[in-house]
Amino acid sequence: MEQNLRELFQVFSRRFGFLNKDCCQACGHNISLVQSHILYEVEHQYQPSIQQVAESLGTDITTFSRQVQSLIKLNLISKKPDPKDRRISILSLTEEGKEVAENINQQMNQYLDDVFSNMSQEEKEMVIRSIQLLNKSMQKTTKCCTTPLG
Amino acid sequence: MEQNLRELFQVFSRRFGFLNKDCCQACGHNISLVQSHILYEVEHQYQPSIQQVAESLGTDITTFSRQVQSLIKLNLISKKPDPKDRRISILSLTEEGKEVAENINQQMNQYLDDVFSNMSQEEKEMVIRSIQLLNKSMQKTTKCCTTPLG
DNA sequence: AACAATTATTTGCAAATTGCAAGTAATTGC
DNA sequence: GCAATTACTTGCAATTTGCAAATAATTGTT
Repeated sequence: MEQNLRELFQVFSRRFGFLNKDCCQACGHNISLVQSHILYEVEHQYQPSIQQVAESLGTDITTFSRQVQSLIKLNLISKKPDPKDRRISILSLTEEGKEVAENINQQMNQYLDDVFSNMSQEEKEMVIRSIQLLNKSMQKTTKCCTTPLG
Repeated sequence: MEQNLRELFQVFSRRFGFLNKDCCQACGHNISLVQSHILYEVEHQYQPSIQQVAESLGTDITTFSRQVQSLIKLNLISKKPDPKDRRISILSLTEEGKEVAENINQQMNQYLDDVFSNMSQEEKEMVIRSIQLLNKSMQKTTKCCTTPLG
């Protein structure tokens, strides 16, 4: 029972990574895993700048700048100057980008439902509470697990 | 409360990824995240072949072959032909590789302890049980989350 | 035993991804 | 009004990637 903590988490996050990879390939748009993460983050932040998203994802900003360019070419995200500070580019999903993100999201949730189908209702609730707890706890721990933006 | 399942997991795995990245940089050997994962996997499998580890990590085998080469140059892993089938190369950690892996492992566990320090003993136990449950459940779900080797 | 088929791994190459250094453009502070 | 800062972009040059093809060892077939 007293399994190494790290092992437990390592296995879990590896599996979740595979799921993520599968889903973004399955969505028909031939999106890379990195691109999928970008779409996710742009969708979930409020009027994010390039800098903000890059930091959230822990990517070098010059690399990220180019990733944004390629997603714009694919017509999945768009970039508009912030009217209040024209140095800043605000990112958003295009209609097509929203569709792709929604597609991925649905697949992920479907897979996750599948995973939870092996559990009782009580177990499922416990697991959800646990992940919520972990997220909160990791956010508190300033030493690690977060980027400057949290 | 009824947060999107995927969101919950996405945030968690992102955070865990940062932790992983931090740890392998902090270990003094300037190991990349990919290299850290390879060390972990080689250590945890029994006499793994190149093919096996590549599959576990979901990496293309040609790419992986080269990653192995660079880790051999760094004197962190070694490669010996399987006496029963000399096509197969069996991977193992060198003494130095073991040290690096142990170093990373300790750091990870230390960070994780830190995360758990924000919880009560009951909460901690619940979280551990939950992750164990998830791992089992993801393994059962053949549709996703695993490579051919599980 | 001979030789096609399979399996494990390695290279050639060309494309994609990365990050540092240096650049531009807009804003802030003194 | 001009130096300092901030947000972002480009020029490289190095690394990483994966497909196609090669090599080497083993297995199956006759």
